[in-house]
Amino acid sequence: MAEQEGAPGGRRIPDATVARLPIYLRSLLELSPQTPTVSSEQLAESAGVNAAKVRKDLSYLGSYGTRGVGYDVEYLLEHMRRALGMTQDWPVVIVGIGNLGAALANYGGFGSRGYPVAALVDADPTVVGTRFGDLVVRHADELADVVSEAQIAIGVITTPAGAAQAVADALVEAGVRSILNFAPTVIAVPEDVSLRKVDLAVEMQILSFYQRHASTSSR
Amino acid sequence: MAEQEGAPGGRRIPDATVARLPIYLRSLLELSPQTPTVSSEQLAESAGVNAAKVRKDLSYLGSYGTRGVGYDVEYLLEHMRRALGMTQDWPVVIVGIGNLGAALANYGGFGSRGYPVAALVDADPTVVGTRFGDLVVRHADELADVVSEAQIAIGVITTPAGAAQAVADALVEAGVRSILNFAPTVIAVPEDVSLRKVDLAVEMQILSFYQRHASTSSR
DNA sequence: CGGACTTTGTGAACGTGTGAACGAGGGTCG
DNA sequence: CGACCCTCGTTCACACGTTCACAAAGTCCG
Repeated sequence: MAEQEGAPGGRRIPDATVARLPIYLRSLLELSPQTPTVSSEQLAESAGVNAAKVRKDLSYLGSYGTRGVGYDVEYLLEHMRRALGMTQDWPVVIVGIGNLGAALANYGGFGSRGYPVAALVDADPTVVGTRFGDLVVRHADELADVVSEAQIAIGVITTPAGAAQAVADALVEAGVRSILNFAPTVIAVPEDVSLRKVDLAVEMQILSFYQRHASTSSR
Repeated sequence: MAEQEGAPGGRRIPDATVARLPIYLRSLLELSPQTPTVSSEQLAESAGVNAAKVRKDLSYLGSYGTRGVGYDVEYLLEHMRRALGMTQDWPVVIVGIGNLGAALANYGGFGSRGYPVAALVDADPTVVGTRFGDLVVRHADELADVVSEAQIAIGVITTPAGAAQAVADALVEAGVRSILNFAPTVIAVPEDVSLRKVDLAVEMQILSFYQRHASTSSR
């Protein structure tokens, strides 16, 4: 059990905090050139959370605030970027070039933010060879080669549900340790691989649950 | 403060449980015609969670299991569908027909699952009028009309970040009480509106955080 | 230079979610 | 018909996350 040890702060950063850091980062970027400092109150407002939570979250990164003043925006940005690993690029492979995969491949926003789409893969021979920008879709059989050639760090699965587990296995086998799954199915990965999922059908069903049981509950 | 009161069970269903119900539902559908009954152990395996958690979650819906045997798949499916509000359709409007919005509009999977895409809206005059299947993109100014005409229950926001809050406000104003936000920004809605978000950039950053601090932590 | 004011950082209380353990209920088989 | 076995449903203890409240630490102004 190694230590996580993010920054000068030292202690382990809770999952819930990690999930909020990118939100803070975005808020900071929005007010970056204008304001030199920001208070936990302002950040909380902009990120839609409680101010105490902001302070506690930031304290895990180390103490970069000045009492009576707030946080130095640039300094905080710098450390937050480092904590989130945004000082380097993380090349991404998209596996499954259907509707969604193609949309993600065309979406330019990733590359500019440190997650360049470096490879596209599909199992369908009629799709293999298609161009997207300056990428050509490669065949799924070549996945391992593609991963090592393009130095892939993150695998994005946009295949149908049936293929997802096999793709995940292949990605893990090829050495990918971070996976983002859009396929509507549960996939299993080894302990040391990070897996996040985005499941539209599930989100819809959660929404309709709350709408049906309309009451106080939100979220 | 009204009661949620889902089913015969009666007590309030925790958020964490609600978020897992769709997963169970999917697992059940997979083994539906073949197996008449399923144990909490099997369901847990298939949904990737702990068996005790499955039993506790299902007990919130009421007690549909038979000790010594397991759960009757069809019976459980029936009640779960009812709890999730899947006995009726929930028409969806997609606001913002860019890369992602168009991909979702083309994706057929929603309609067949009770969430028909009933309207498309965009603010760009060059996009308004475009056809997707038998839908024509309407102008954002007509949002309120579109919502009432098509009986919209759920709003999906796929606009750029800058427009998201205004769109959310308009949706709420038009009476939509469930919103799924894909725009990379935090949006605020009244208490009685359900809001879920899907944020690709955030997911990526969470993955790179864990990859950078590689250790035991997964997720 | 001192006192008032602001805002951080954290300790403590609370609530929610998780996982193990176990009793109770029901089926099954001799 | 009785004993055994299986699996649910619930209870309990604990880990995690959130929020409050306040002392500590720094700035600003007279």
